[in-house]
Amino acid sequence: MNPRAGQTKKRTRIQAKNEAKILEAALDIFATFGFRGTTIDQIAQKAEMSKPNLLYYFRRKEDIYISVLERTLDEWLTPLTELDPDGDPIREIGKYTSLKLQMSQNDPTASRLFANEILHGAPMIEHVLKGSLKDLVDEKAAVIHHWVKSGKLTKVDPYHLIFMIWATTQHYADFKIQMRAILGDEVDQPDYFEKAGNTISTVFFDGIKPR
Amino acid sequence: MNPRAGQTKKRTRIQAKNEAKILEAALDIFATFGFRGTTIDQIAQKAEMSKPNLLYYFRRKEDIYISVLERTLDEWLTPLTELDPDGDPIREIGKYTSLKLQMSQNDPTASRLFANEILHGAPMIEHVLKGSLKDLVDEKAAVIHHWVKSGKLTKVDPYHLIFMIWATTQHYADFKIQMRAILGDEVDQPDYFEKAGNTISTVFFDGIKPR
DNA sequence: CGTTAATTTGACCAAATGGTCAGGATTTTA
DNA sequence: TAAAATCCTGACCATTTGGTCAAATTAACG
Repeated sequence: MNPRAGQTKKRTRIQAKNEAKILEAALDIFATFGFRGTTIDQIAQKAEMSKPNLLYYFRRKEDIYISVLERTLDEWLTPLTELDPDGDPIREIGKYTSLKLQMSQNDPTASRLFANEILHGAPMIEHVLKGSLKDLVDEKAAVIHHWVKSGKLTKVDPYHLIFMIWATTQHYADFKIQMRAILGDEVDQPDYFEKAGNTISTVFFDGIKPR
Repeated sequence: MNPRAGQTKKRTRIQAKNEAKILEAALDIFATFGFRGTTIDQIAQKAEMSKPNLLYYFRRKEDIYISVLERTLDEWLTPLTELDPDGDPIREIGKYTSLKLQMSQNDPTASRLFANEILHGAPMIEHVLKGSLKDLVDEKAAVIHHWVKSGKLTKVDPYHLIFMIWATTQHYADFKIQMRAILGDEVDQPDYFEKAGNTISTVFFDGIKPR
């Protein structure tokens, strides 16, 4: 009996170990080369197993890809769920922005994986975007809208504000190569993301117009 | 004699027409599927010619890709060159941001093409990033730095400010599918980008902290 | 220990794809 | 208009790659 998708038997030790190994390897490869740019052989090699053996755990390339995406999605959305309607707006948005930036620093592959998927038309996760993602964003946009209404924030469109936060923070994962080309090794220094965070919060909170 | 790269003979009418047709088709396909995700057949079909005929004009897939990239790069960098050191800082940065956003609206393929290339490690244009792009950015960062020094702008890091502008504006091209999943057809309405522009300039200029 | 189930592998297949080539069709030019 | 150059095509090839399979190996368990 093989352990492939859809079956309910209990998972073996070996199964758990190898599936984890595969998914870890696959995340890295998919994030760098995209779905079509990735070969099963590449993943197999990185996971230190033969291609047929890898295919014993995941019947098709697409299955690996979907698993990796799903696995990463939750983690990716968590910070937004923590935006607290009862907290101080500036503090909450600051926390959220900072958390997202940290994720770009610590786990850029996740960001790149989604960037790839979305750039290519989100063929695999469109339903998630239209489903749980939309729901979550709608909910949090309402929170921000409420903050604006009560005068605790400048009058801005909540959705576009969220998009701006995503854009700026994820840019530090997705476009790091461009940044490195311009700034050199500085981008790999520990204080680089600190400087980025300072600039982002300065601009987001106070704007570039001097008072 | 074939018209392939490296030769200096004058270009035929047919040559000019077909090369243009190929590059136009290729931009679209490459922007959507990336380099490896694109097949020569796809481009040939979109350009309404047979694969061998396409390969008569461009010997290799890579040649088409590089041509498309180079062709788009100049256009892509133009707005930044127009940042005027003698202009009013707020007005200049506003103009630049607005211009970039407009480009995301009118020619999202260009943005997606670069996003893809950079996500995949910029194998073809790393030298451009480290060359003319870096030079241009260094120059304009100095201009912004000067503005900050003279108190015409809030104290921000010029490079990170530029990155923020790129990130926010290009996001509207690269992640439009995600936006559409969340906001629906609204993103295709003519006033959508206007709203985006308003939010961006409000945040960039004045920040979200109410005064 | 021996039987059964799970795991691994080498060999293999079919489809997709980048690219070639000989020759025919068409356009240019002398 | 006829030779020369350019343009175009069908047929073809080699490689890559996703995926299969029968059989061998290893682990689990009564």
